[in-house]
Amino acid sequence: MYLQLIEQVRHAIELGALRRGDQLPGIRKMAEDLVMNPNTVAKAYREMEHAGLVVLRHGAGAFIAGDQGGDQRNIQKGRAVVHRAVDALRDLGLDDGAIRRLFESELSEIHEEVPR
Amino acid sequence: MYLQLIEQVRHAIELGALRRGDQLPGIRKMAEDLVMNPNTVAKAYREMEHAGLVVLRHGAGAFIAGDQGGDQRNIQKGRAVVHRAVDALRDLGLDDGAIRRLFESELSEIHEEVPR
Amino acid sequence: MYLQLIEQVRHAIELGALRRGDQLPGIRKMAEDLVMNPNTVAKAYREMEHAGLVVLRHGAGAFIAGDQGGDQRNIQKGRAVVHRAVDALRDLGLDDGAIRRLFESELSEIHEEVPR
Amino acid sequence: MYLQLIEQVRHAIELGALRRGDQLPGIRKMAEDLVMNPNTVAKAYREMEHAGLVVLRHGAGAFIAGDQGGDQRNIQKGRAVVHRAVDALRDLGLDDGAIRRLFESELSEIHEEVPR
DNA sequence: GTGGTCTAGACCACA
DNA sequence: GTGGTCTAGACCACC
Repeated sequence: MYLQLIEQVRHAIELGALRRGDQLPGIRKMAEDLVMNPNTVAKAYREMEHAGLVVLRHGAGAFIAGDQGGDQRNIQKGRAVVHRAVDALRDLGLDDGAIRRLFESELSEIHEEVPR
Repeated sequence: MYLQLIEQVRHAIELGALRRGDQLPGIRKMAEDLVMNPNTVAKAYREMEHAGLVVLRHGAGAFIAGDQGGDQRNIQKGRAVVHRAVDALRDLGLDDGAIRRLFESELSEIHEEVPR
Repeated sequence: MYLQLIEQVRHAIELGALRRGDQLPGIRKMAEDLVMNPNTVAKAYREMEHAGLVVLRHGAGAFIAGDQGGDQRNIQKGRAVVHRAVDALRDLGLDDGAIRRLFESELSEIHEEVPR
Repeated sequence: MYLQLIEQVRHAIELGALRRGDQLPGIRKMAEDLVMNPNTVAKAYREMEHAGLVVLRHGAGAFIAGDQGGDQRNIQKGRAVVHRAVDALRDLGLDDGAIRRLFESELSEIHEEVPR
């Protein structure tokens, strides 16, 4: 669960929805919103700080630290690509489980360029 | 990890790589091939039997039970769609983490058809 | 408390009492020995892994990973220096609190070379 | 942090830098000087009064109460001992962390005189 | 109010 | 039996 939270924040940063300096909701509020235990959120925050995604200021709150959101344009383009692909897959009658399996299998493939 | 194994088998069935009646490798062999603990494989087999994917015949082995792989043609089409999409995403410079995040975010979206 | 535990392990590695590959007591055993909560020990172990001091192998245990114990001879010499200094301080009638204060004050001093 | 402040005052008294009757800076000024929150300073003052180090006179300020700084000569000698020891340790290439660990380990040792 | 640590005890994945 | 995660609730330091 704490990994999911981290991924969501990372995603939001990539999309530009969260920017450097933005304040995250406090641990307790976040925990309440996501219906999880504050300690779990705290662990996610700690790991995000460790990863340099976020800065935790004692008594003040949690703030986005990231500079790395440089490819936002490509991310937006990627979003469109993904949207079209998923639409097409759903039109083929595939459910979310099948779609996920197709993607995971594609991503875990060893993709070697065919030498000529 | 046992969940990943289940997903792989489910995927292989969808692709037609595994068909009704095919025999799965024994627990020990599978465990050795995938470098995991036999207990973990055993748990996956148990869950797959519970899900009706597989029939465990005591002393004989594990056999594919499924009939549900009906959309194999569409699955194959989907595979091509996914392959093209992932290629495009990698060309945009996105790493696997970012691609996964885009897909998960797309799949978990509430997709409402705009009524007209 | 988890910081103290980390310092102790670090110290033991420096002294050569713990070497690369040595297995640490399990989380629960350590917690029992030190009369603390297993979660606290777990946090210390996690941080030590993060710091590269230790490798945690799921289901197997915690193992010393460090290569950095190169200055062991100097550490041993330092141990002697410290021992003599503390002896002298105690002979002066100073208690542990006063000794600690003297050291902390010395360590936190800005030590600039006097330019000539 | 408030504990550190207390230790510093105690140390200053031992060194003779602060004597009976001397007035401490006000809470706000102290807080500003040390870049900490006034509440934290206030707590330190309260604890110091509780420990008999200081007398808080309402509306007038905080004054050193202590008589206990009797061993000032020995403290000064100890200061020299510590200075030489730390110099030697730094020459051995040990960083502050390692030095601290050596001292703490020495101080927490059970020091039994060998009876003859 | 914020983050940070500690306790207590549960369940899971893995060997 | 190991480490890993989650829950629940306490107290502290700091703003």
